[in-house]
Amino acid sequence: MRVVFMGTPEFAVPSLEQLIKDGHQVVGVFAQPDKPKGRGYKLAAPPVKEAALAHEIPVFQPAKMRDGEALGILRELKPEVIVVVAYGKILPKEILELPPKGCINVHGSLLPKYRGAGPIQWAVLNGEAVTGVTTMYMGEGLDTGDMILKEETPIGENETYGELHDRLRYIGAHCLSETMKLLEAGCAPRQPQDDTLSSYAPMLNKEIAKLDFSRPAKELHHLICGLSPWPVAYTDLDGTLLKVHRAQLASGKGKPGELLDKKKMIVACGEGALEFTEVQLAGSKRMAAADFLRGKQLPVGKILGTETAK
RNA sequence: CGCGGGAUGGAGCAGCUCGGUAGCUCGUCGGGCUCAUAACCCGAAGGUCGUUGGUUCAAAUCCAGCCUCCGCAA
Repeated sequence: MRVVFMGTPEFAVPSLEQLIKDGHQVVGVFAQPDKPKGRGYKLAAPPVKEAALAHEIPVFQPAKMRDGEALGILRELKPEVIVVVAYGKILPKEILELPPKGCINVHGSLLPKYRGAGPIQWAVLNGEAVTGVTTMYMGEGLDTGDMILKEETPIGENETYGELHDRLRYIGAHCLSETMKLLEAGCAPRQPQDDTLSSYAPMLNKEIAKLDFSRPAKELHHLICGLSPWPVAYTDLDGTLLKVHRAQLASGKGKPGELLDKKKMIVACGEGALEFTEVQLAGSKRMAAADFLRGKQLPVGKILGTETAK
């Protein structure tokens, strides 16, 4: 089919490449404008743009979708269908109604749960056992359109957001591939979402990333998994920022934040204890907790998170 | 020129302020001891101290450039 693809981050790349692989005619790709990133504020191109350029597909990066310019471009491209994957912009009604076969979206959750920008993170943060991807026809509301296909996958015990994200983007690509077949054959299902079962997954902010050891270990474990590799749960060690990339549940009792072992980073929580397995001190790189302890001997009984590090 | 920290045997760190013998906690290898352990004891191997140049009798240490890793910020 003749298709225009809209997407920005890494998550969308496999879907774009799947469309190309499946022989669809991708006549244009929309991505968010390049933005200054990283140390030194260098301008960085979004991953989808890189991928599109590698396949010599024209890339468009309008700052606004509502000023008519994007609509003009799309009229010329004449797509039968527009595929949107993590584009990061709201499409106006005129664009949604432009392609004859509609606009479809790949979303990183089992809708109607976790509508919004952070579905994968929130599924992990809430300790869900199962999540997945959903394809849908785009409506005017946020991730409220009629559903086409779903694919489920279990979330591992210690699986991080990053790992789940990497798996889900390929599952998403596969689900999209199947959806496109149905769409092309004209027999794609259309199942409305049950709004009473819906939930909203907003983008993460850093405020939830601070570890509060008075909370149960289980909750903190979900927090650590859900926030890795970004923004990463943190606490402090003698006033220095200490990020916790990975952890697992452990046994032990003590005051919240107290270290319980000399050879492992086992920290007492409000309920149960947590063993940090991969940490990172400000300015240093991330490393296994065992490595960290070789150069930094921490006395048993030391309390973490007492000072306010930022 | 957004702010800042780091690079030292296989790993993680100290030493640099006040230049001159390479240190610590581990790992590895050999030996010993123990019913036993991430146990303990003895011994050994292994480092152009990121790179280039400068200052000096002498640079891991002082100075300048470069490469690279990272925290904040966005």
